[in-house]
Amino acid sequence: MKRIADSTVRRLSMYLRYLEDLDTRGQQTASSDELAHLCGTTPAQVRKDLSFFGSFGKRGLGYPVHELTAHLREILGLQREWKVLIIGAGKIGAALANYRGFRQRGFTVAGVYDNDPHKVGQPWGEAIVRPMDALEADLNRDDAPIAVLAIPAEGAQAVVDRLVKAGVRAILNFAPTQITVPPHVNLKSVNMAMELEGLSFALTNPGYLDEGAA
Amino acid sequence: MKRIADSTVRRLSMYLRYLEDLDTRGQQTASSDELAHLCGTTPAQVRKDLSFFGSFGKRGLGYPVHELTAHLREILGLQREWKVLIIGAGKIGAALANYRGFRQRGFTVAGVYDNDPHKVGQPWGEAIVRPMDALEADLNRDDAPIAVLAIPAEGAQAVVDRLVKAGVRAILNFAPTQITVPPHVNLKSVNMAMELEGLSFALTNPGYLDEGAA
DNA sequence: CCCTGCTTGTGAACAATTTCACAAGCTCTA
DNA sequence: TAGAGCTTGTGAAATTGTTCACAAGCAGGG
Ligand SMILES: NC(=O)c1ccc[n+]([C@@H]2O[C@H](COP(=O)([O-])OP(=O)(O)OC[C@H]3O[C@@H](n4cnc5c(N)ncnc54)[C@H](O)[C@@H]3O)[C@@H](O)[C@H]2O)c1
Ligand SMILES: NC(=O)c1ccc[n+]([C@@H]2O[C@H](COP(=O)([O-])OP(=O)(O)OC[C@H]3O[C@@H](n4cnc5c(N)ncnc54)[C@H](O)[C@@H]3O)[C@@H](O)[C@H]2O)c1
Repeated sequence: MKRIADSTVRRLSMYLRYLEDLDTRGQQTASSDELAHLCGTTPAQVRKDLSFFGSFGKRGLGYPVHELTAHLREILGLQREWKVLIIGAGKIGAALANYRGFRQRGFTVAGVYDNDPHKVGQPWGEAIVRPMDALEADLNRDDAPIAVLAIPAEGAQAVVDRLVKAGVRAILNFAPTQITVPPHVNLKSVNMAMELEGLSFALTNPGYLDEGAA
Repeated sequence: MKRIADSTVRRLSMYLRYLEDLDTRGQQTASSDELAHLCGTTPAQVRKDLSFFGSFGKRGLGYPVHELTAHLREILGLQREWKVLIIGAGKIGAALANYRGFRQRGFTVAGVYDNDPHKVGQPWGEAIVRPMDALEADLNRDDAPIAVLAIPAEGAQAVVDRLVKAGVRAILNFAPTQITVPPHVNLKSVNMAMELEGLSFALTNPGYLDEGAA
């Protein structure tokens, strides 16, 4: 089984988004060229990405939109519902909990946790903020394999260790700090300050960069 | 002038974060090995990254923490203040506007814009929400070179075109859609649904991936 | 039924990035 | 001043990711 690059998975995700659009508009087929234009990549890249998982297209015609949508959903593991735990009932946590984009893709918020006694027990969107103490018991009862970490950097590693020990195998981290996890746990970090600093670098050193793409 | 990889810039940003920590703790020097461990990379990578910009270390000793911090700040363009415009006074916009991590690095929110008449004029953190109509005039008066886009995907490209026309040369986009800009404009997109889908893929296809790093 | 036009799937070439490996250089000690 | 012990800086090698180019294959028209 070949290793799939992270960049490939991100593109699959993007293909899916645009295929869903085309599908709801009733379009039957889409060529690699059309998909590439929609997603800001190249036709060869689209074909190569898809070819890792099978032959979904018809030569001369393109890819069947509806079928390919289903295939991509399966490849990405989106046929099922994923329960998501949000750790940290702060501003970022609040934005994420209400984010429509997650629910649309089958991610449902199974619980929100915080260690601030003033927040615990408060209603929070459709949920009620739960105490950190409840974490382990809740996980046994109803295991939520994806955790979103939205707490300050200081406590982040300790909470991650606890999540891992409790059986969580995927973590999306928003705290701006380096987190380490054992090899069987999947970790992704989003660091917004880093993105802004990338822009600062590009503006400051125009000579070092070529394109304005992203 | 050599092209600097995006991944290199991201790591520089991380080195800076940890060097600042070491500096406030009074540590004089740091070896590439120490930095690598802190940042989750390799010593060779640290040295190669830094070597693109000069020779900052002393053989046998390591890098002078305080000096290197200053160098990195300069390389990343962080000695100055960057004005940031937030477009979209919604949940994500609110979280970002109050994000301490931005101000710490010299990014200050110069204005928040929205097209919802109910939001325009309302106080919003320390600012007051301004109407989109005011954008062009405000930019002439006090040009803010970085814009953060926190509005729904539908209107995003149109607003970007308007920002570009008004002279904005760097955009951080949170709308989950493909945006195109002319070559002289720097665009970065953060797509959280894509990150979660990456985790879903990793959980679904454990055979395709090796490591749990990020 | 065959020919034309188009588009896929994919090995091979190419490009970018990371890792390796080691000479060069600094500091400290005797 | 010479030698030991570290650690940097950097070409070269290895690895990873992207682009090219074209044979193979399908559809529709004459
Ligand atoms: N606000 C943003 O735009 C933004 C952007 C990028 C990253 N971040 C990062 O996301 C994290 C959260 O940011 P925020 O703005 O939502 O902060 P916040 O202060 O609004 O919320 C943090 C919440 O986490 C809770 N908390 C703290 N320690 C905890 C622990 N050990 N266990 C459980 N809960 C704990 C606090 O009680 C609080 O409710 C921070 O690391 C921040 O750097 C924020
Ligand atoms: N909430 C999240 O966690 C989250 C996460 C990732 C991405 N996003 C994306 O960020 C964007 C904003 O999300 P949100 O949750 O803050 O939504 P929101 O509905 O809370 O806020 C959007 C704001 O943008 C304003 N707006 C809409 N169209 C506009 C236009 N043309 N010009 C100016 N203002 C306009 C609206 O009036 C509203 O105030 C969306 O594209 C969303 O998909 C949100």
